[in-house]
Amino acid sequence: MARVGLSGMRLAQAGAELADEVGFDHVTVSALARRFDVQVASLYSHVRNSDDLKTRIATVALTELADQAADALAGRAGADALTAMANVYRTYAHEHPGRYAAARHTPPPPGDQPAAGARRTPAGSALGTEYVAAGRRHSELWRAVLRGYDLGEPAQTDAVRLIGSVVHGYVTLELAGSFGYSDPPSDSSWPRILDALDNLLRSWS
Amino acid sequence: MARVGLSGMRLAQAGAELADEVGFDHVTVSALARRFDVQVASLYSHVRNSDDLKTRIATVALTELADQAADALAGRAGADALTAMANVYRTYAHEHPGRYAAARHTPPPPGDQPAAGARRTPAGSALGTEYVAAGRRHSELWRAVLRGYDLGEPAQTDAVRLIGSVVHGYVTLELAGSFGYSDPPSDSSWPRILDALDNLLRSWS
DNA sequence: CGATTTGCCTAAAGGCTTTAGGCAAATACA
DNA sequence: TGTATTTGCCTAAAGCCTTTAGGCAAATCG
Repeated sequence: MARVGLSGMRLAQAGAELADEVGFDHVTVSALARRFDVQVASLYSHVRNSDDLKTRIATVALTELADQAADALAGRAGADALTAMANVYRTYAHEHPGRYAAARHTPPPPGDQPAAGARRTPAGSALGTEYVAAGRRHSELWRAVLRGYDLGEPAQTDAVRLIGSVVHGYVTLELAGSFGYSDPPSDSSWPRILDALDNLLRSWS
Repeated sequence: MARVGLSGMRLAQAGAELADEVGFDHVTVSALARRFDVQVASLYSHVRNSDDLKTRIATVALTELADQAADALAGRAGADALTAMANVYRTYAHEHPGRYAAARHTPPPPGDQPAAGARRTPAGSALGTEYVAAGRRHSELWRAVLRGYDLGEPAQTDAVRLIGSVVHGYVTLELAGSFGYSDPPSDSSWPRILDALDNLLRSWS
């Protein structure tokens, strides 16, 4: 009975890969166990339950995405920064649809998660925290982009929400195939929309 | 053994209600059978499988939403029409989160659905079609809104995609609680964003 | 009123989740 | 290096969901 070397971290990582292959909502504790060639119950020493696993995968995705965004933003400002950051999201979603879907997975309120009282329960106490922290990083990065547009409050918050909505909405609809029924291809609308968004931000009253 | 009077239509309707109560991805054939106080297997005479049920619910939601949007659009134009239509979406999503989530459920490609060869299989052949038709209605309605802004092609398609992305993205993020971490409340960003969008459309180059 | 349709039922197989309890590999420590 | 503790992975088992097969009786149609 050799040990495979499981851990919360490895499971989240492997779960992210699995998500990209079969789709996020086909990610299951069983499927992941199969992938490690291990009994299902073994995973429950590292992961609290199915939703915990999904939240971990979400955190992995959100963190990766923030890392890439931070890289892309280095040395850029204004429209340049805006399109770079937006493209990071879109490209990531296209290359890792499962992970991107995972990033949208909101963990249930703490009350719904069973308390960590069992014999050997995985850490996870800081899990929701970690997820929230990754989310906060994203909005900080968007705020950094907006620094190039000179907006006060509450305009800046409004703008962050607008850009976030556009990028998230576009990518989601595009991935769902909603843009496939009309011409031109969605590839060509995207840069024009970013351009329009840049104009809008520059003249935000 | 009295008959309850099931049908694909009633199941979709009841499924929509159930979705609003327990969340779309907790909608299950079993839960629906329970609600009708009927054996689970009975539902399979009216619904091909779990995903078929979900697609039917999605179609109900998409159709309701299009109906409401069409009503709201009557007699309105320009910014007035834009905010009215956008508000229909947002209000619907807030009042019927389960249905709204359902509307985002993309049915799998026809090949994945088992063929209708069994003894007594529910109709459903026109199901994906009905879903697509409802989707098309939505984009037609958005195009009607844009008639007030005098855009040519491909600008009009770009604009439809932009507005759709903003509305869908905003509502999704708002419902997921993503806007709950910063001030001001998302209620107050919404009208300002619609206003900005109106400006953008009026000056679309 | 008899024949046909069809709504709902019982039975059964298979998959995913989760808990309980146990053995042995890994690690820590004397 | 030998012993003690931790802990990784296992077997067993219960519960819920999905889906198919086949059957009886209520509804409907001539």
